Amino acid sequence: MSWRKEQRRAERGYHHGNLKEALLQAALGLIAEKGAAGFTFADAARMAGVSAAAPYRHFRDRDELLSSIAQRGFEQFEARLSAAWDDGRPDTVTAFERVGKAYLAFAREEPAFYNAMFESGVPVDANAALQAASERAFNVIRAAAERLAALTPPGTPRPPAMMMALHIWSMAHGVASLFSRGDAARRKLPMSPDELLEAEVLIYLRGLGFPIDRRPPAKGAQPPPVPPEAPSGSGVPPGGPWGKPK
Amino acid sequence: MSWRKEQRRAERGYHHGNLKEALLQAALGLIAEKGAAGFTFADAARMAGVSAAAPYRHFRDRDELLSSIAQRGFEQFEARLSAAWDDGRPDTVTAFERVGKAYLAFAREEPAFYNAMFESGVPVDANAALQAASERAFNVIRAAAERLAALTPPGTPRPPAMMMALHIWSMAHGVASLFSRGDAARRKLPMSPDELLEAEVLIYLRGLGFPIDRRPPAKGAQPPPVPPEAPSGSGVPPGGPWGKPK
DNA sequence: CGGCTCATGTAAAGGTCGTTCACATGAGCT
DNA sequence: AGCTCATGTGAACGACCTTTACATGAGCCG
Repeated sequence: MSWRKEQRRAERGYHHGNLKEALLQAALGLIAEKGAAGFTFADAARMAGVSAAAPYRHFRDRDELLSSIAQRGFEQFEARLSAAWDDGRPDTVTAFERVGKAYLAFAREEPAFYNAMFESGVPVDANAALQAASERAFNVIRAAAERLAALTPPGTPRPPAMMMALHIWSMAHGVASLFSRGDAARRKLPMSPDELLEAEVLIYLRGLGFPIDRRPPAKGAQPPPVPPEAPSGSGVPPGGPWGKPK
Repeated sequence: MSWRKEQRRAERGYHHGNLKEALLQAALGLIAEKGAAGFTFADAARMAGVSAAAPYRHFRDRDELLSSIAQRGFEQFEARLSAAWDDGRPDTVTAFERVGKAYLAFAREEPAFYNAMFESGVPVDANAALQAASERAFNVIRAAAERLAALTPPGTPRPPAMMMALHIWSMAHGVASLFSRGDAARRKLPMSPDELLEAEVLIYLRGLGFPIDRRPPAKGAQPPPVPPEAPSGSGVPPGGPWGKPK
Protein backbone atom coordinates (compact mmCIF):
# COMPACT_ATOMS: atom_id res chain seq x y z
CA MET A 1 0.00 0.00 0.00
CA SER A 2 2.97 2.23 0.40
CA TRP A 3 3.94 2.24 -3.26
CA ARG A 4 0.95 4.50 -3.76
CA LYS A 5 2.45 7.23 -1.69
CA GLU A 6 5.85 6.73 -3.25
CA GLN A 7 4.34 7.05 -6.66
CA ARG A 8 2.57 10.23 -5.73
CA ARG A 9 5.83 11.56 -4.47
CA ALA A 10 7.53 10.59 -7.68
CA GLU A 11 4.85 12.24 -9.74
CA ARG A 12 4.86 15.53 -8.05
CA GLY A 13 8.07 15.74 -6.07
CA TYR A 14 8.49 16.65 -2.48
CA HIS A 15 6.54 19.83 -2.83
CA HIS A 16 2.99 19.69 -3.95
CA GLY A 17 2.93 23.07 -5.59
CA ASN A 18 -0.70 23.88 -5.08
CA LEU A 19 -1.69 22.15 -1.92
CA LYS A 20 -4.02 24.77 -0.57
CA GLU A 21 -6.21 24.63 -3.61
CA ALA A 22 -6.02 20.85 -3.75
CA LEU A 23 -7.13 20.62 -0.14
CA LEU A 24 -10.07 22.90 -0.73
CA GLN A 25 -11.17 20.82 -3.69
CA ALA A 26 -10.72 17.57 -1.83
CA ALA A 27 -12.67 18.87 1.13
CA LEU A 28 -15.43 20.03 -1.15
CA GLY A 29 -15.77 16.56 -2.58
CA LEU A 30 -15.70 14.91 0.80
CA ILE A 31 -18.30 17.25 2.24
CA ALA A 32 -20.55 16.62 -0.72
CA GLU A 33 -20.26 12.92 -0.03
CA LYS A 34 -20.45 12.67 3.71
CA GLY A 35 -21.48 16.06 5.00
CA ALA A 36 -19.44 18.59 6.86
CA ALA A 37 -19.62 16.53 10.03
CA GLY A 38 -18.26 13.44 8.36
CA PHE A 39 -15.46 15.20 6.57
CA THR A 40 -12.03 14.73 8.08
CA PHE A 41 -8.87 16.70 7.76
CA ALA A 42 -6.90 13.52 7.40
CA ASP A 43 -9.00 12.37 4.48
CA ALA A 44 -8.48 15.60 2.64
CA ALA A 45 -4.74 15.26 3.12
CA ARG A 46 -4.80 11.67 1.91
CA MET A 47 -6.78 12.66 -1.13
CA ALA A 48 -4.26 15.34 -1.97
CA GLY A 49 -1.47 12.82 -1.55
CA VAL A 50 0.28 14.48 1.36
CA SER A 51 0.88 13.59 4.97
CA ALA A 52 -1.66 14.38 7.65
CA ALA A 53 0.43 17.24 8.97
CA ALA A 54 0.83 19.07 5.69
CA PRO A 55 -2.53 20.85 5.76
CA TYR A 56 -1.44 22.72 8.85
CA ARG A 57 0.92 24.73 6.69
CA HIS A 58 -2.10 26.22 4.97
CA PHE A 59 -4.91 26.22 7.53
CA ARG A 60 -4.68 26.87 11.23
CA ASP A 61 -6.97 23.92 11.85
CA ARG A 62 -9.89 22.00 10.44
CA ASP A 63 -12.32 24.77 11.24
CA GLU A 64 -10.39 27.27 9.24
CA LEU A 65 -10.55 25.05 6.19
CA LEU A 66 -14.27 24.73 6.72
CA SER A 67 -14.82 28.43 7.03
CA SER A 68 -12.70 29.03 3.94
CA ILE A 69 -15.05 26.80 2.06
CA ALA A 70 -18.05 28.55 3.52
CA GLN A 71 -16.59 31.84 2.40
CA ARG A 72 -16.06 30.66 -1.14
CA GLY A 73 -19.56 29.30 -1.05
CA PHE A 74 -21.00 32.67 -0.17
CA GLU A 75 -19.03 34.25 -2.97
CA GLN A 76 -20.36 31.82 -5.55
CA PHE A 77 -23.78 32.12 -3.99
CA GLU A 78 -23.70 35.87 -4.42
CA ALA A 79 -22.61 35.50 -8.01
CA ARG A 80 -25.48 33.17 -8.81
CA LEU A 81 -28.09 35.23 -7.04
CA SER A 82 -26.81 38.34 -8.75
CA ALA A 83 -26.96 36.69 -12.13
CA ALA A 84 -30.48 35.49 -11.43
CA TRP A 85 -31.58 38.91 -10.30
CA ASP A 86 -30.07 40.49 -13.40
CA ASP A 87 -30.86 43.89 -12.04
CA GLY A 88 -34.55 43.23 -12.13
CA ARG A 89 -34.94 42.39 -15.79
CA PRO A 90 -37.28 41.90 -17.52
CA ASP A 91 -39.54 42.92 -14.68
CA THR A 92 -39.08 43.01 -10.95
CA VAL A 93 -41.43 40.21 -9.99
CA THR A 94 -40.13 37.81 -12.59
CA ALA A 95 -36.55 38.52 -11.63
CA PHE A 96 -37.45 38.10 -7.98
CA GLU A 97 -38.89 34.71 -8.68
CA ARG A 98 -35.74 33.79 -10.50
CA VAL A 99 -33.70 34.63 -7.45
CA GLY A 100 -35.77 32.22 -5.40
CA LYS A 101 -35.18 29.49 -7.95
CA ALA A 102 -31.49 30.26 -8.01
CA TYR A 103 -31.40 29.89 -4.25
CA LEU A 104 -32.82 26.40 -4.42
CA ALA A 105 -30.72 25.51 -7.41
CA PHE A 106 -27.61 26.45 -5.53
CA ALA A 107 -28.65 24.40 -2.52
CA ARG A 108 -29.30 21.46 -4.79
CA GLU A 109 -26.35 21.73 -7.11
CA GLU A 110 -23.73 22.76 -4.60
CA PRO A 111 -24.60 20.69 -1.57
CA ALA A 112 -21.07 20.89 -0.25
CA PHE A 113 -21.01 24.66 -0.26
CA TYR A 114 -24.49 24.92 1.12
CA ASN A 115 -23.60 22.51 3.87
CA ALA A 116 -20.48 24.40 4.82
CA MET A 117 -22.33 27.69 4.71
CA PHE A 118 -25.43 26.84 6.69
CA GLU A 119 -25.19 23.44 8.28
CA SER A 120 -21.64 22.92 9.36
CA GLY A 121 -21.81 24.80 12.60
CA VAL A 122 -19.27 27.33 11.38
CA PRO A 123 -20.29 30.59 13.02
CA VAL A 124 -20.90 33.38 10.53
CA ASP A 125 -18.60 35.63 12.45
CA ALA A 126 -15.77 33.15 12.68
CA ASN A 127 -13.92 35.25 10.21
CA ALA A 128 -14.30 38.82 9.01
CA ALA A 129 -14.00 37.79 5.37
CA LEU A 130 -16.63 35.12 5.85
CA GLN A 131 -19.01 37.52 7.46
CA ALA A 132 -18.47 40.05 4.69
CA ALA A 133 -19.08 37.44 2.00
CA SER A 134 -22.24 36.33 3.75
CA GLU A 135 -23.48 39.88 3.92
CA ARG A 136 -22.74 40.55 0.29
CA ALA A 137 -24.81 37.54 -0.67
CA PHE A 138 -27.68 38.63 1.50
CA ASN A 139 -27.46 42.10 0.06
CA VAL A 140 -28.48 40.75 -3.32
CA ILE A 141 -31.75 39.60 -1.81
CA ARG A 142 -32.00 42.83 0.10
CA ALA A 143 -31.48 44.96 -2.99
CA ALA A 144 -34.08 42.97 -4.87
CA ALA A 145 -36.51 43.38 -2.01
CA GLU A 146 -35.81 47.08 -2.05
CA ARG A 147 -36.85 47.35 -5.66
CA LEU A 148 -39.85 45.21 -5.07
CA ALA A 149 -40.93 47.27 -2.09
CA ALA A 150 -40.74 50.39 -4.18
CA LEU A 151 -43.29 48.84 -6.51
CA THR A 152 -46.05 48.37 -3.98
CA PRO A 153 -49.29 49.36 -5.60
CA PRO A 154 -50.67 52.69 -4.55
CA GLY A 155 -52.98 52.52 -1.61
CA THR A 156 -51.05 49.67 -0.08
CA PRO A 157 -48.72 50.20 2.83
CA ARG A 158 -45.13 49.77 1.84
CA PRO A 159 -43.32 47.03 3.74
CA PRO A 160 -39.75 47.57 4.87
CA ALA A 161 -37.44 46.03 2.32
CA MET A 162 -35.22 44.55 5.00
CA MET A 163 -38.10 42.65 6.46
CA MET A 164 -39.16 41.38 3.06
CA ALA A 165 -35.64 40.23 2.38
CA LEU A 166 -35.49 38.35 5.65
CA HIS A 167 -38.82 36.76 4.93
CA ILE A 168 -37.79 35.60 1.52
CA TRP A 169 -34.51 34.31 2.84
CA SER A 170 -36.22 32.36 5.57
CA MET A 171 -38.63 30.79 3.09
CA ALA A 172 -35.88 29.80 0.71
CA HIS A 173 -33.68 28.47 3.46
CA GLY A 174 -36.56 26.66 5.12
CA VAL A 175 -37.58 24.90 1.93
CA ALA A 176 -34.01 24.08 0.99
CA SER A 177 -33.14 22.84 4.42
CA LEU A 178 -36.25 20.78 5.00
CA PHE A 179 -37.12 19.42 1.60
CA SER A 180 -34.44 19.97 -0.89
CA ARG A 181 -31.29 18.34 0.33
CA GLY A 182 -29.81 15.06 1.35
CA ASP A 183 -31.88 12.96 3.63
CA ALA A 184 -34.30 15.82 4.20
CA ALA A 185 -35.43 15.27 0.65
CA ARG A 186 -36.72 11.88 1.70
CA ARG A 187 -39.80 13.48 3.15
CA LYS A 188 -42.60 12.81 0.80
CA LEU A 189 -44.01 15.87 -0.83
CA PRO A 190 -47.01 16.59 -3.01
CA MET A 191 -44.89 18.90 -5.16
CA SER A 192 -41.29 19.71 -5.92
CA PRO A 193 -39.35 22.03 -3.64
CA ASP A 194 -39.13 24.51 -6.47
CA GLU A 195 -42.85 24.61 -6.92
CA LEU A 196 -43.34 24.75 -3.20
CA LEU A 197 -41.12 27.76 -2.82
CA GLU A 198 -42.52 29.49 -5.84
CA ALA A 199 -46.07 29.18 -4.59
CA GLU A 200 -45.00 30.32 -1.16
CA VAL A 201 -43.32 33.43 -2.45
CA LEU A 202 -46.19 34.28 -4.76
CA ILE A 203 -48.73 33.99 -1.99
CA TYR A 204 -46.53 36.09 0.22
CA LEU A 205 -46.17 38.78 -2.42
CA ARG A 206 -49.86 38.84 -2.98
CA GLY A 207 -50.28 39.29 0.76
CA LEU A 208 -48.24 42.42 0.35
CA GLY A 209 -50.62 43.68 -2.25
CA PHE A 210 -48.77 42.77 -5.41
CA PRO A 211 -51.02 41.81 -8.25
CA ILE A 212 -49.78 38.32 -8.89
CA ASP A 213 -51.52 36.33 -11.52
CA ARG A 214 -51.71 32.57 -11.51
CA ARG A 215 -48.62 31.09 -12.97
CA PRO A 216 -47.04 28.17 -11.21
CA PRO A 217 -43.89 26.80 -12.75
CA ALA A 218 -45.65 26.31 -16.03
CA LYS A 219 -43.90 27.29 -19.19
CA GLY A 220 -46.96 27.35 -21.38
CA ALA A 221 -46.49 30.83 -22.68
CA GLN A 222 -49.23 33.04 -21.38
CA PRO A 223 -49.22 36.72 -21.95
CA PRO A 224 -46.18 38.43 -20.47
CA PRO A 225 -46.53 37.48 -16.83
CA VAL A 226 -46.44 40.95 -15.43
CA PRO A 227 -46.51 43.86 -17.81
CA PRO A 228 -43.35 45.86 -17.21
CA GLU A 229 -43.85 47.48 -13.84
CA ALA A 230 -47.36 48.56 -14.61
CA PRO A 231 -49.47 47.73 -11.60
CA SER A 232 -52.68 46.54 -13.10
CA GLY A 233 -55.58 47.73 -11.09
CA SER A 234 -56.92 44.22 -10.73
CA GLY A 235 -57.22 43.03 -7.21
CA VAL A 236 -56.64 39.39 -6.52
CA PRO A 237 -57.17 37.62 -9.77
CA PRO A 238 -58.84 34.25 -9.93
CA GLY A 239 -56.81 31.15 -9.83
CA GLY A 240 -53.80 31.60 -7.72
CA PRO A 241 -50.37 30.13 -7.47
CA TRP A 242 -51.75 26.71 -6.62
CA GLY A 243 -54.11 26.32 -9.52
CA LYS A 244 -57.83 26.31 -9.86
CA PRO A 245 -60.17 26.44 -6.92
CA LYS A 246 -61.97 23.30 -6.20
CA MET B 1 -8.20 11.26 39.77
CA SER B 2 -9.29 7.72 40.19
CA TRP B 3 -10.87 8.19 43.60
CA ARG B 4 -13.67 9.90 41.74
CA LYS B 5 -14.60 6.79 39.90
CA GLU B 6 -14.21 4.71 43.03
CA GLN B 7 -16.53 7.02 44.87
CA ARG B 8 -19.11 6.82 42.14
CA ARG B 9 -18.87 3.09 42.30
CA ALA B 10 -19.33 3.19 46.07
CA GLU B 11 -22.34 5.45 45.77
CA ARG B 12 -24.24 3.44 43.29
CA GLY B 13 -22.69 -0.01 43.21
CA TYR B 14 -21.55 -1.92 40.22
CA HIS B 15 -24.81 -1.50 38.43
CA HIS B 16 -26.04 1.93 37.64
CA GLY B 17 -29.70 1.11 37.75
CA ASN B 18 -30.94 3.63 35.25
CA LEU B 19 -28.12 4.16 32.84
CA LYS B 20 -30.14 4.54 29.69
CA GLU B 21 -32.07 7.47 31.07
CA ALA B 22 -28.95 8.97 32.61
CA LEU B 23 -27.18 8.82 29.27
CA LEU B 24 -30.03 10.51 27.48
CA GLN B 25 -30.07 13.30 30.01
CA ALA B 26 -26.32 13.70 29.92
CA ALA B 27 -26.33 13.79 26.14
CA LEU B 28 -29.09 16.37 26.16
CA GLY B 29 -27.01 18.63 28.35
CA LEU B 30 -23.90 18.15 26.29
CA ILE B 31 -25.70 18.84 23.02
CA ALA B 32 -27.18 21.98 24.48
CA GLU B 33 -23.69 23.11 25.39
CA LYS B 34 -21.63 22.14 22.43
CA GLY B 35 -24.02 21.13 19.69
CA ALA B 36 -24.71 17.68 18.32
CA ALA B 37 -21.42 17.68 16.45
CA GLY B 38 -19.39 18.42 19.54
CA PHE B 39 -21.13 15.91 21.73
CA THR B 40 -19.20 12.73 22.39
CA PHE B 41 -20.32 9.33 23.53
CA ALA B 42 -17.40 9.15 25.92
CA ASP B 43 -18.39 12.38 27.60
CA ALA B 44 -21.90 11.18 28.19
CA ALA B 45 -20.53 8.00 29.76
CA ARG B 46 -18.19 9.99 31.95
CA MET B 47 -20.99 12.24 33.05
CA ALA B 48 -23.06 9.24 34.02
CA GLY B 49 -20.12 7.84 35.92
CA VAL B 50 -19.65 4.69 33.90
CA SER B 51 -16.94 3.38 31.60
CA ALA B 52 -16.83 4.30 27.95
CA ALA B 53 -18.06 0.89 26.90
CA ALA B 54 -21.15 0.84 29.10
CA PRO B 55 -23.36 2.90 26.77
CA TYR B 56 -23.09 0.16 24.17
CA ARG B 57 -25.32 -1.99 26.36
CA HIS B 58 -28.12 0.49 25.71
CA PHE B 59 -27.44 2.00 22.30
CA ARG B 60 -26.03 0.32 19.24
CA ASP B 61 -23.77 3.30 18.68
CA ARG B 62 -23.54 7.03 19.03
CA ASP B 63 -25.98 7.61 16.21
CA GLU B 64 -28.65 5.57 17.88
CA LEU B 65 -28.39 7.68 20.99
CA LEU B 66 -28.70 10.76 18.83
CA SER B 67 -31.75 9.50 17.02
CA SER B 68 -33.34 8.50 20.32
CA ILE B 69 -32.97 12.06 21.43
CA ALA B 70 -34.36 13.33 18.15
CA GLN B 71 -37.33 11.06 18.61
CA ARG B 72 -38.04 12.32 22.11
CA GLY B 73 -37.63 15.81 20.75
CA PHE B 74 -40.32 15.24 18.15
CA GLU B 75 -42.61 13.86 20.82
CA GLN B 76 -42.22 16.89 23.03
CA PHE B 77 -42.45 19.08 19.96
CA GLU B 78 -45.76 17.54 19.04
CA ALA B 79 -47.03 18.02 22.57
CA ARG B 80 -46.15 21.69 22.57
CA LEU B 81 -47.56 22.35 19.13
CA SER B 82 -50.73 20.52 20.07
CA ALA B 83 -51.11 22.52 23.24
CA ALA B 84 -50.56 25.72 21.32
CA TRP B 85 -53.08 24.77 18.69
CA ASP B 86 -55.60 23.90 21.37
CA ASP B 87 -57.93 22.60 18.74
CA GLY B 88 -58.26 25.99 17.16
CA ARG B 89 -59.54 27.89 20.16
CA PRO B 90 -60.55 30.65 20.50
CA ASP B 91 -60.44 31.15 16.77
CA THR B 92 -58.54 29.44 14.02
CA VAL B 93 -56.29 32.29 13.03
CA THR B 94 -55.28 33.14 16.57
CA ALA B 95 -54.56 29.53 17.38
CA PHE B 96 -52.59 29.22 14.19
CA GLU B 97 -50.45 32.14 15.16
CA ARG B 98 -49.89 30.53 18.52
CA VAL B 99 -48.56 27.42 16.84
CA GLY B 100 -45.99 29.51 15.02
CA LYS B 101 -44.87 31.07 18.25
CA ALA B 102 -44.71 27.69 19.91
CA TYR B 103 -42.47 26.49 17.11
CA LEU B 104 -39.97 29.27 17.72
CA ALA B 105 -40.29 28.93 21.47
CA PHE B 106 -39.39 25.26 21.22
CA ALA B 107 -36.40 26.00 19.03
CA ARG B 108 -35.26 28.62 21.51
CA GLU B 109 -35.98 26.82 24.75
CA GLU B 110 -34.96 23.33 23.75
CA PRO B 111 -31.89 23.91 21.64
CA ALA B 112 -30.60 20.43 22.31
CA PHE B 113 -33.73 18.76 21.02
CA TYR B 114 -34.02 21.09 18.08
CA ASN B 115 -30.42 20.48 17.22
CA ALA B 116 -30.80 16.72 17.36
CA MET B 117 -34.01 16.87 15.36
CA PHE B 118 -32.99 19.17 12.54
CA GLU B 119 -29.30 19.92 12.59
CA SER B 120 -27.53 16.81 13.71
CA GLY B 121 -27.48 15.04 10.38
CA VAL B 122 -29.63 12.22 11.73
CA PRO B 123 -31.74 11.12 8.79
CA VAL B 124 -35.45 11.25 9.48
CA ASP B 125 -35.82 7.70 8.34
CA ALA B 126 -32.99 6.34 10.45
CA ASN B 127 -35.59 4.71 12.60
CA ALA B 128 -39.24 3.88 12.11
CA ALA B 129 -40.17 5.30 15.50
CA LEU B 130 -38.30 8.49 14.73
CA GLN B 131 -40.03 8.89 11.43
CA ALA B 132 -43.41 8.27 13.02
CA ALA B 133 -42.75 10.81 15.75
CA SER B 134 -41.66 13.34 13.17
CA GLU B 135 -44.82 12.78 11.17
CA ARG B 136 -47.04 13.11 14.19
CA ALA B 137 -45.50 16.47 14.95
CA PHE B 138 -45.98 17.64 11.40
CA ASN B 139 -49.54 16.43 11.47
CA VAL B 140 -50.35 19.00 14.10
CA ILE B 141 -49.40 21.71 11.66
CA ARG B 142 -51.18 19.86 8.91
CA ALA B 143 -54.38 19.56 10.88
CA ALA B 144 -54.27 23.22 11.75
CA ALA B 145 -53.72 24.08 8.11
CA GLU B 146 -56.66 21.92 7.23
CA ARG B 147 -58.96 23.87 9.47
CA LEU B 148 -57.56 27.10 8.21
CA ALA B 149 -58.02 26.09 4.61
CA ALA B 150 -61.64 25.26 5.32
CA LEU B 151 -62.12 28.84 6.42
CA THR B 152 -61.11 30.49 3.19
CA PRO B 153 -63.52 33.29 2.51
CA PRO B 154 -66.12 32.57 -0.11
CA GLY B 155 -65.09 33.56 -3.56
CA THR B 156 -61.49 32.77 -2.84
CA PRO B 157 -59.85 29.63 -4.17
CA ARG B 158 -59.10 27.13 -1.46
CA PRO B 159 -55.44 26.23 -1.16
CA PRO B 160 -54.46 22.63 -0.49
CA ALA B 161 -53.97 22.25 3.24
CA MET B 162 -50.88 20.13 2.78
CA MET B 163 -49.20 22.86 0.83
CA MET B 164 -50.10 25.45 3.42
CA ALA B 165 -48.71 23.26 6.15
CA LEU B 166 -45.46 22.84 4.28
CA HIS B 167 -45.24 26.56 3.72
CA ILE B 168 -45.78 27.35 7.34
CA TRP B 169 -43.30 24.73 8.40
CA SER B 170 -40.67 26.07 6.05
CA MET B 171 -41.17 29.61 7.32
CA ALA B 172 -40.92 28.57 10.93
CA HIS B 173 -37.93 26.38 10.33
CA GLY B 174 -36.25 29.00 8.19
CA VAL B 175 -36.62 31.70 10.79
CA ALA B 176 -35.60 29.42 13.63
CA SER B 177 -32.65 28.06 11.78
CA LEU B 178 -31.33 31.35 10.45
CA PHE B 179 -32.11 33.83 13.16
CA SER B 180 -33.22 32.22 16.32
CA ARG B 181 -30.50 29.93 17.50
CA GLY B 182 -26.92 29.79 18.54
CA ASP B 183 -24.50 31.65 16.39
CA ALA B 184 -27.14 32.21 13.74
CA ALA B 185 -28.74 34.60 16.19
CA ARG B 186 -25.68 36.78 15.85
CA ARG B 187 -26.98 38.15 12.59
CA LYS B 188 -28.27 41.57 13.29
CA LEU B 189 -31.98 41.95 12.81
CA PRO B 190 -34.35 44.87 12.76
CA MET B 191 -36.87 42.85 14.75
CA SER B 192 -37.10 39.75 16.91
CA PRO B 193 -37.44 36.34 15.29
CA ASP B 194 -40.89 36.04 16.81
CA GLU B 195 -42.04 39.25 15.24
CA LEU B 196 -40.40 38.33 11.99
CA LEU B 197 -42.21 35.03 11.77
CA GLU B 198 -45.49 36.48 12.88
CA ALA B 199 -45.41 39.15 10.21
CA GLU B 200 -44.38 36.58 7.63
CA VAL B 201 -47.25 34.27 8.42
CA LEU B 202 -49.78 37.07 8.50
CA ILE B 203 -48.70 38.38 5.14
CA TYR B 204 -48.84 34.86 3.77
CA LEU B 205 -52.32 34.29 5.14
CA ARG B 206 -53.48 37.53 3.67
CA GLY B 207 -52.06 36.40 0.37
CA LEU B 208 -54.41 33.46 0.64
CA GLY B 209 -57.35 35.76 1.02
CA PHE B 210 -57.81 35.65 4.76
CA PRO B 211 -59.14 38.88 6.10
CA ILE B 212 -56.23 39.66 8.34
CA ASP B 213 -56.50 43.07 9.81
CA ARG B 214 -53.29 44.99 9.85
CA ARG B 215 -52.41 44.27 13.47
CA PRO B 216 -51.20 40.88 14.51
CA PRO B 217 -51.54 39.84 18.11
CA ALA B 218 -53.21 42.93 19.46
CA LYS B 219 -56.14 42.56 21.77
CA GLY B 220 -58.58 45.19 20.59
CA ALA B 221 -60.59 42.86 18.47
CA GLN B 222 -62.29 43.98 15.32
CA PRO B 223 -64.32 41.65 13.16
CA PRO B 224 -62.75 38.41 14.35
CA PRO B 225 -63.19 37.88 18.04
CA VAL B 226 -59.87 37.81 19.79
CA PRO B 227 -60.78 37.89 23.43
CA PRO B 228 -58.35 37.38 26.20
CA GLU B 229 -55.16 36.34 24.55
CA ALA B 230 -52.02 37.22 26.42
CA PRO B 231 -50.59 40.22 24.62
CA SER B 232 -47.29 38.39 24.62
CA GLY B 233 -45.44 41.63 24.74
CA SER B 234 -45.22 41.84 21.02
CA GLY B 235 -43.43 44.96 20.04
CA VAL B 236 -45.21 45.16 16.77
CA PRO B 237 -46.70 48.61 16.63
CA PRO B 238 -50.08 49.30 15.13
CA GLY B 239 -50.22 49.73 11.43
CA GLY B 240 -49.86 46.18 10.24
CA PRO B 241 -47.14 43.59 10.52
CA TRP B 242 -44.60 45.99 9.13
CA GLY B 243 -45.69 49.30 10.56
CA LYS B 244 -47.01 52.33 8.84
CA PRO B 245 -46.50 52.95 5.16
CA LYS B 246 -44.01 55.58 4.51
C1' DC C 1 -31.35 -20.48 51.46
C1' DG C 2 -28.11 -21.71 47.58
C1' DG C 3 -27.04 -21.59 43.09
C1' DC C 4 -27.75 -20.31 38.11
C1' DT C 5 -28.36 -17.10 34.56
C1' DC C 6 -28.21 -13.18 32.08
C1' DA C 7 -28.49 -8.23 31.85
C1' DT C 8 -25.32 -4.88 32.87
C1' DG C 9 -20.81 -3.01 33.79
C1' DT C 10 -15.33 -3.00 33.28
C1' DA C 11 -10.70 -3.11 31.33
C1' DA C 12 -7.94 -3.49 27.49
C1' DA C 13 -6.97 -3.01 22.87
C1' DG C 14 -7.21 -1.55 17.83
C1' DG C 15 -8.24 1.95 14.67
C1' DT C 16 -9.01 6.87 13.34
C1' DC C 17 -8.57 11.83 14.14
C1' DG C 18 -6.73 16.35 15.25
C1' DT C 19 -2.75 18.58 16.45
C1' DT C 20 2.13 19.56 17.53
C1' DC C 21 7.08 19.24 17.06
C1' DA C 22 11.58 18.37 15.36
C1' DC C 23 13.49 17.55 11.18
C1' DA C 24 13.98 17.18 5.83
C1' DT C 25 13.66 19.15 1.26
C1' DG C 26 14.25 22.10 -2.41
C1' DA C 27 12.80 26.65 -4.96
C1' DG C 28 14.36 31.02 -5.45
C1' DC C 29 17.37 34.71 -4.33
C1' DT C 30 22.11 36.62 -3.72
C1' DA D 1 27.47 27.91 -4.97
C1' DG D 2 25.36 28.67 -0.87
C1' DC D 3 21.66 30.41 2.14
C1' DT D 4 17.05 30.75 3.66
C1' DC D 5 12.52 29.99 4.37
C1' DA D 6 8.18 28.12 2.87
C1' DT D 7 6.52 23.70 2.56
C1' DG D 8 6.22 18.73 3.47
C1' DT D 9 7.44 14.38 6.57
C1' DG D 10 7.30 11.14 10.45
C1' DA D 11 6.61 10.29 14.99
C1' DA D 12 4.15 11.04 18.97
C1' DC D 13 0.20 12.45 22.25
C1' DG D 14 -4.32 12.40 23.75
C1' DA D 15 -9.25 11.84 22.68
C1' DC D 16 -12.74 9.35 20.56
C1' DC D 17 -15.48 5.10 18.79
C1' DT D 18 -16.08 0.50 18.95
C1' DT D 19 -15.24 -4.51 19.94
C1' DT D 20 -13.94 -8.30 22.88
C1' DA D 21 -13.17 -11.02 26.84
C1' DC D 22 -14.12 -10.97 31.45
C1' DA D 23 -16.51 -9.46 36.11
C1' DT D 24 -20.55 -8.51 38.94
C1' DG D 25 -24.72 -9.04 41.08
C1' DA D 26 -30.12 -8.92 40.82
C1' DG D 27 -33.73 -11.93 40.28
C1' DC D 28 -35.57 -16.25 39.75
C1' DC D 29 -35.99 -21.30 40.53
C1' DG D 30 -35.71 -25.16 43.16
